[in-house]
Amino acid sequence: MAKSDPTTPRERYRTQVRAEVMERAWEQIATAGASALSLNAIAKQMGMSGPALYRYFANRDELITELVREAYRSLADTLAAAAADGAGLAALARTLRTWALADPQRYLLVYGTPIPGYRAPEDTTAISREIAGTLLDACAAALPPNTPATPLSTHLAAHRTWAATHPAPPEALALFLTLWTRLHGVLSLELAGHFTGMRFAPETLFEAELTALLP
Amino acid sequence: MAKSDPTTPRERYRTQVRAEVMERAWEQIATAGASALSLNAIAKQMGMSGPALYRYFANRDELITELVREAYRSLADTLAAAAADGAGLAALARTLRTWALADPQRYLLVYGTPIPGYRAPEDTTAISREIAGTLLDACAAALPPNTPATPLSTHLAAHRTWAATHPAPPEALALFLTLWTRLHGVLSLELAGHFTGMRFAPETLFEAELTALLP
DNA sequence: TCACGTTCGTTATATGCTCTAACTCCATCG
DNA sequence: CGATGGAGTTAGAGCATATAACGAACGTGA
Repeated sequence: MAKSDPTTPRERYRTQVRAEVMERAWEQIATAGASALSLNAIAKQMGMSGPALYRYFANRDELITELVREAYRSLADTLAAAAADGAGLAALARTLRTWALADPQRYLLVYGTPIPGYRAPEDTTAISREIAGTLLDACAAALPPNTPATPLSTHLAAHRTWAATHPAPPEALALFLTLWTRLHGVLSLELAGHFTGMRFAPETLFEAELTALLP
Repeated sequence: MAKSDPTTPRERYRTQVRAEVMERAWEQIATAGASALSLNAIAKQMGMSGPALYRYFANRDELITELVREAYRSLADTLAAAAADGAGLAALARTLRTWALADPQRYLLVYGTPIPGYRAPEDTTAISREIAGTLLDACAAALPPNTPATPLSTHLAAHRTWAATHPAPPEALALFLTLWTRLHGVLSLELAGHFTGMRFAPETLFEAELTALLP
């Protein structure tokens, strides 16, 4: 894309190596999960010796943080692109599902079981808010007029610091939270393999949740 | 409870050591997550040297499997006890939430991100079906008469091998799946800390999901 | 053109983990 | 009472993260 940055050759080499490391890391994560990610194995795959990678990532956690950041960024961009294409709330939801199924471990890296004690850096929460913003816009647009207040929406009207800057009404916040948690419920159980024993199509359940929420 | 089994003293000692190992394992998991569980650290805590524990567990995976089994067993018993006390579907759902909040890592060990390649042993899936059975009973009982068929319920009518032995109608199966995924959606995001930034009460969302599903 | 300093990659090392092997010791059982 | 088998030990292989110290390559500036 940007072919001539004012960067030195060394910097460009550096970012390229970092990119290759992350690429291999994604492969490892896709096949063995995030907990099995090994800097050493990546280095050997790249023909380098183990400690060399510590020039590029301070430690294993920083690499994982970078992967989380990339995953968040990818999801935020995917949803934003769909929204820019005029996708409504249902289309955004299906975009989310497609994104999750394309790389289950990437979804689980972001929304799965966290490592206790791991503190997400500030900018990833910013991207998370960006994702929520895109969905919130669609929720506000999809909200039928004269939607009645519910206990949840009145509670959120009093606790909306997380959406303080967003002009959506409390009922849209309630719709967003409900949609988010329901989609995540289906997706996470599906990706975790908890449906594999029972031979039904998770997509049917996903669509049922959509039509239940967006009549 | 059963104070005089026809077991040898050696066997009783063995089961007692196993129990203590698992107790320490739960402590470790609660504070550092399942991926940080260390047989070595447990052995040192118990005043033994590392390899001693391999007399009691073939390997780390077997210990984790045993923990998963115990967690499943605990949940199944808790729900069964509540159901035996006459708890309806809403009460069972709240029982599930209480159980999950009592030990978040225990819930996530069972329903969180799985380790790719890990194959759950047969009897844990049996307990899982037992849990589903308890909830299915309550779903069948809570189902309003003349509940209309939906695309989901008709799909499940044709794909109900997982509930082949259960007499619940397809609409009850649909209710079960919907309830399960919605509750899991709220619980898993709450336990994973994805709500901590936004200062609202997850319980309100949980209750909203309950009233939306059980009018 | 050439010397200098930054950066990169190496090996060596400390530490911790899982897990196997070989050995000792003691309780239990016939 | 003695043989057996289970329990615990240390030693060690193999792999991981991570640091330290060293050598080589590279780009820059005189």
